[in-house]
Amino acid sequence: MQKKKTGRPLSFDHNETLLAAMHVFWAKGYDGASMKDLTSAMGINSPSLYAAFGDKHKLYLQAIKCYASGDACTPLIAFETEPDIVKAVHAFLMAVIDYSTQNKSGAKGCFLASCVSTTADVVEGVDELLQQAIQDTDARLTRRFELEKARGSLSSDFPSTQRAQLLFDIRQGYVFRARSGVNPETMKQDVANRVNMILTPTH
Amino acid sequence: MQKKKTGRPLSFDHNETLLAAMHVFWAKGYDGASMKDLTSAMGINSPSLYAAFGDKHKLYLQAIKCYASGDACTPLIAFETEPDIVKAVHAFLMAVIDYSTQNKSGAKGCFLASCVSTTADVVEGVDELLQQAIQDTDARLTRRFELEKARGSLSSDFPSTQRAQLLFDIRQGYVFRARSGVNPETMKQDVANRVNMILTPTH
DNA sequence: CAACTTTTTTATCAATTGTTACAAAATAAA
DNA sequence: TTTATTTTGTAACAATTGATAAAAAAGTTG
Repeated sequence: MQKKKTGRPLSFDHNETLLAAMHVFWAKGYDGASMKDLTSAMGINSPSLYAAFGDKHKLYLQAIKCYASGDACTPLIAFETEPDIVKAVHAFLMAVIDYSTQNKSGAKGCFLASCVSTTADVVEGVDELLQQAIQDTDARLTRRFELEKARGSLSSDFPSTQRAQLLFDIRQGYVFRARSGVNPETMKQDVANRVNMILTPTH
Repeated sequence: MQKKKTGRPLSFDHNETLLAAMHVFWAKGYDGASMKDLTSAMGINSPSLYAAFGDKHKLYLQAIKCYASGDACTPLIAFETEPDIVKAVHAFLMAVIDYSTQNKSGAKGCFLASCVSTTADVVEGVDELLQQAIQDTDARLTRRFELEKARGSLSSDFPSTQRAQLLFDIRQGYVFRARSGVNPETMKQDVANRVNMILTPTH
């Protein structure tokens, strides 16, 4: 543990600037985001950045952790909030499309899929964080399905894990299309079909 | 048209070096790939590169076109080659997994998904090429389904376009997982289930 | 062989990269 | 207010970036 000494307090919020940094990475990629881009978006100077986050690499890893652990990915929350399971899956996919096409930050796609994954082989420590994030998301989706099975709204032989992973993978497809600039309305057309497919028992 | 004058011929193959460049972009990303990385991988010096491809940006666009128009994406070929439609879909997904985890170039994921998509917003002209590639792939998958309908191996009300896009999106999920380092065997476990799901008529 | 054309090599360019000293400024505690 | 402590802003660092100029080398054509 580090001792806290007295002195001048920080003039900026740690999490707030970290999120600002994440959005820059999201939009421009790890290598594409220069320290100048980052500092100006965060509203601080380089020395402050280095004092607070270490260096660019560490800042990046912290941004990933912040995104993965927090509620930065709103579609999951929509999924877990909606009581009806059919509507929940529907809401999840619709939120994914909105989230990856009309994000307020201006960045398209998804931070993990459209930025972090690119650096998995290149930037040290990223692959582990990414795998953890995938595993966590799969688990959150699975948990909800299991809950519905216990509740009786899904048949007892419903393959929760398989369908959770399928749902997640379909998500990646939307995110990929969104990043490339595909119209959101176009993507929303067959959401209902896919919801049906995901929730239908095997035959 | 340009006049061809006599003189010393090129000491390297255009397409070969272009593919080498693509693999570097694939592995390191657009900004992450330095000209040094590129020239050494292509086996030529910078002036030769600039004479043959223009500059880094143009080289990148050419690499994308080369990948999209050519047969660089082997899973699609596996899909179109296999006569039996069930086996074809199966082969496609298996090939995607192998392709994105054990590529001979060493790069994981997929060039379009793990590199190009990241630069869609940033690098001029990429978004159009990417959308075209998606559209083309969707079309190729759809065409095969339509062919099978005409042949009678798929029911006449089979939603070819929807299922083609679904197949493509599932592909993105695998590619994303592959890039993050997920074990290929793990991914192959539920391929059969997904094949079944893709080919099953609506209910 | 000789003349011409193009490619390759070597070396270097200005600009930008990530990063950091240093001093001025600002707050907290005494 | 004074003192201590930390954060700022300015400026600059070495290294690397993408991109060329000019000379040397190599092949084609007559």
